[in-house]
Amino acid sequence: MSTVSGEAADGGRTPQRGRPARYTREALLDLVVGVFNERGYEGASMEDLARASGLTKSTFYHHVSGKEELLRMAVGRALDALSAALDETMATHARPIDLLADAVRRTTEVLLDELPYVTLLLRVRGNTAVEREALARRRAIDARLAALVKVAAEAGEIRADIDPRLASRLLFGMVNSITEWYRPGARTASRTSIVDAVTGVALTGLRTPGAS
Amino acid sequence: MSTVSGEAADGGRTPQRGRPARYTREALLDLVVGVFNERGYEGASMEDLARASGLTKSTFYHHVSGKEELLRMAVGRALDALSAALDETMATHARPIDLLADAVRRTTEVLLDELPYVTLLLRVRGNTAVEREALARRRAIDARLAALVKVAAEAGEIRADIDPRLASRLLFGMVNSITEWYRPGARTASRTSIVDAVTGVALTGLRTPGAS
DNA sequence: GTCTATATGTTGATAGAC
DNA sequence: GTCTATCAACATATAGAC
Repeated sequence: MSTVSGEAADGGRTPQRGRPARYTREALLDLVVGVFNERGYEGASMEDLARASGLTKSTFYHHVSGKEELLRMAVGRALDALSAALDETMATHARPIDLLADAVRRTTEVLLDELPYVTLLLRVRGNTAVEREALARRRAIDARLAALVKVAAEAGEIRADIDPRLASRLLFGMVNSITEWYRPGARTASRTSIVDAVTGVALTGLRTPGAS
Repeated sequence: MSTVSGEAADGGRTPQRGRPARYTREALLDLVVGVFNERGYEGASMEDLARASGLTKSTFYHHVSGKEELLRMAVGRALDALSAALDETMATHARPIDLLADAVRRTTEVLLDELPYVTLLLRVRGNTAVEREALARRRAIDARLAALVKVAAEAGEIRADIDPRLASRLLFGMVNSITEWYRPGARTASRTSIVDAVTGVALTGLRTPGAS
């Protein structure tokens, strides 16, 4: 169970006119999100999604309720992961600057581990109810992150010459921008080196320490 | 001339069934790009664009050749501005670290001054020929910026523990992320404070200098 | 320059045979 | 579970009257 095409209990007599196409719902969602990210949510048609899964459009509809529901599942997964990461950070009860660094690290890790889902989430515009709901949840997470920056600023642990809200936007804008280029498997930077680089640049900047 | 509805040389006898709608081509493009950014390029229909301009769909088509051509003009404007800013930076012949700081500053300024156009550019996916051409031009600009970072790294002026390509992506990812939230006129950070903050965070980081 | 009307294709979604 | 066939809605784009 939880597979898409069932167990062929009739002993193979079934015509199977298309490709076998036996996906778990998770594998199917992975595939769908891949197409969403390639062509954009609006630019991807149900026909595109069906073809990518090796099914006809009708068969595809037999398994999924519709395009919007697919989006809801996908962005929900991203939001849950980001939310959980932030919960874990808060549970450490560390000093403000360390809380912030931990949030940056964990958010970056979620982004790398759930890359297609977070990528899709970050591109949501707000045309439909599903999208607006996702934006609202995302704003709530951003607000929690901004609060972390604010606390660190009030503790004097980050520079006072930049507004905490602006600092938060730049910081997590940098983190989120990873979705623009990171492709796992490609010969780019490793997960660890990215996490270290983000945290490093965020806290101490690019310039060589001590250089003029 | 260069207006959209002409000079009404008949002395006002024209029926004018819709809204007056007298735009320069630039004002019309501004309006179009606004809708593109609100709904997404794929999500915005010609009907949407026409309605936003106060014209019927047909009248709108009388003035513009089609949706894709509107996109070409819009992203072309963004690409030209970014390219020109980078040319200006190179013409200063400064030290590597100062070249880099200047590129960050000028790129940020273009982003703020041409916000809707650059925002649209940064969201281009690559579904059509126009989009792929824009992506190619954008990649060329990114490569020039990455080269600046590399030179600064080789001169020992930025930290050696981060791969220059990764540093470049994080740095300009942070810069580009401004399009996600900046809204001129809203009571957010001013142009100057944003430019200063970006340059500051990029080079020296968020952490308070000298703090543990 | 603007309109109404329409041509033509594509989209999300369903009906019903096998 | 899979297919072919089809629908209603909406898309881009054009024709032609005023």
